Amino acid sequence: MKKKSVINDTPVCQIRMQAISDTMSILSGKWKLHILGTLIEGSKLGFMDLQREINGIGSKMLSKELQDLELNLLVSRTVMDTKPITVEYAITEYGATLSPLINELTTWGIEYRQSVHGSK
Amino acid sequence: MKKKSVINDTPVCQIRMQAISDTMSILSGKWKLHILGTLIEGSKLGFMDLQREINGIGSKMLSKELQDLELNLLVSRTVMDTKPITVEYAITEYGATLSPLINELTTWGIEYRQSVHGSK
DNA sequence: GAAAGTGGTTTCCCCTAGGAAACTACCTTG
DNA sequence: CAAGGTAGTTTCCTAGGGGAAACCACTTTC
Repeated sequence: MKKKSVINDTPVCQIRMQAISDTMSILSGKWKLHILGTLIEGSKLGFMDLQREINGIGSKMLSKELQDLELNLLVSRTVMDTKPITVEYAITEYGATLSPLINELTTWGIEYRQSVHGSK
Repeated sequence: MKKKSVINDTPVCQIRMQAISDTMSILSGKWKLHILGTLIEGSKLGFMDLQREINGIGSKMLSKELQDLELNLLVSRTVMDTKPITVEYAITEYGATLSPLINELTTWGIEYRQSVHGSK
């Protein structure tokens, strides 16, 4: 008789696992959280502004990640009717719901640094 | 005159960005959060137990991810002196500090599902 | 002594995430 | 008309993440 899954073999856990995968998939990649974090801090930034704010990102990646985030309604893209045409990227209301998550991520990371540093 | 970073060019933001990178790097990969989540739910599981609980993971990945997590002191590995030698994996006290983060991840993912489903 | 269970390691192979750099296109300023 | 700013796209390349399957070692059970 084969053993089977015990803990995760309940609808509740399946849903929770699914949810984790969903969230991670939406936030996947090296840059999405940095972009979101930056847009949460300083609302309304142009493409070049973002590239300047986020150290190390190339235009290809920035462009691609912004498209992903826009598709998921986390970021809005507005083309402005200015003389040299500019684009305004901003966090959406929905994107802002990620704030608590990003804060958890941040505080845990800071405490991790301290614990590693402190134990040496 | 070149423009420079405005928002992220403060020590506080540098540290926050760093922290996000740290956390994401520790939790990177397809399986780590599933492993941690499973171990938080059902403390003390054997290798095969874990593989049964986590749908789709192969032994290579499970082994590698567990080593990573052990290195970061999030998971403990104890070889038991039983007749067929068994190994007990468990969440450490430190690993348990990830609970709030994992919960945020989960609830956000669940609400995401609902919002996508509800808007159609 | 073959099967099945413990806990993994090793090999092979594929795909994609991501970087560098060049290029497009349009507008303004010197 | 060149330089520099806007906002990207395209191409080329490679390190690595991750899957499938075989393999190892050791023990108990049938």
